[in-house]
Amino acid sequence: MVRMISSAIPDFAVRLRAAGLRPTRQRVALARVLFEGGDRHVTAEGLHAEVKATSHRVSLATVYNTLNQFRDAGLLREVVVAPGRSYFDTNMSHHHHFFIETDGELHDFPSDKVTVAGLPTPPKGTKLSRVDVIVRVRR
Amino acid sequence: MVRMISSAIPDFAVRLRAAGLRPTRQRVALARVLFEGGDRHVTAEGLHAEVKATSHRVSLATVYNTLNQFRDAGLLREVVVAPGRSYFDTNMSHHHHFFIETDGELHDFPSDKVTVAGLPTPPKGTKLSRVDVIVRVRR
DNA sequence: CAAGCAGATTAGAATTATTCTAAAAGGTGA
DNA sequence: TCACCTTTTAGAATAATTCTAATCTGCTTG
Repeated sequence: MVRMISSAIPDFAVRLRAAGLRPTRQRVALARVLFEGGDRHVTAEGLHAEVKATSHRVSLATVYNTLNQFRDAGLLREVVVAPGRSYFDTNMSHHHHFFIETDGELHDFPSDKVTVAGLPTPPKGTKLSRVDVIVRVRR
Repeated sequence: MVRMISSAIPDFAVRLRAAGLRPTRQRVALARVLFEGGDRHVTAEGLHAEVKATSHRVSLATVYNTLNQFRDAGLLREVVVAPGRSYFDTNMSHHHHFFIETDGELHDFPSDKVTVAGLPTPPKGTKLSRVDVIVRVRR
């Protein structure tokens, strides 16, 4: 019998290897939580709690290591909007953020319609890395 | 003899009282470092080192307390651009930031010329707090 | 498909930034 | 000056993150 390979089921091992990362059990478990389903924002603690709920044992240190590796590999983007904690965003397309200061929630919004005009030129000897627009709101 | 009161010498005690803060020795010493001279960006540790260099003894805890109080009183603005540490900006006019990621330096740029158009409306039940534009560059 | 090795994981200690605590000191109105 | 309430302080505590050193595991090779 021929086995059906559904392209609808994302193969995280392949995806990790493509990013130059060995597909270990914990990295695959974390990738599953992060990348199946839509775009998300996680903190290290939050992701750790979530992966534990899937009955995979992953240490908090590994969650931190993995988040940093995923970010370095271009699978995640780190977002710093509040003192003390980092958020990691699975949406790698060009976009900006709403930050609800009163409850620490972060939401994407597409940059399609957003225009930032009149920015000064970067200081000499520097090259542009990216432009972040953070819309801070309160409840 | 009539004493001359020069308006060119900023009276930090008065300024603090106007902001609802008692002008204690350490608050005045910190205000002097922060507000005499042009706009600046400081971290708690950096400010602590600077004030010690003026031969005033101010504990690190007081530096933290004071930065938070000054921020709450509208004398400073907190800027969060990098994980782990907060910057405090003495420039309270409307402006944005360059952040030189490679060496952690922060620079203002005026928002006169900058236009941010096409922002989506804030989520229901929230009101706009402010819009930050951070231009990240690397050496 | 066993062996070996480089890379990954882990628990717990360490580090860093910041806040808290409780006691001592200081600013201020009467 | 006194009394009172606020501030300051040293050091302990907390929170987020990184480090360490030992153990484990993918993966390549024979």
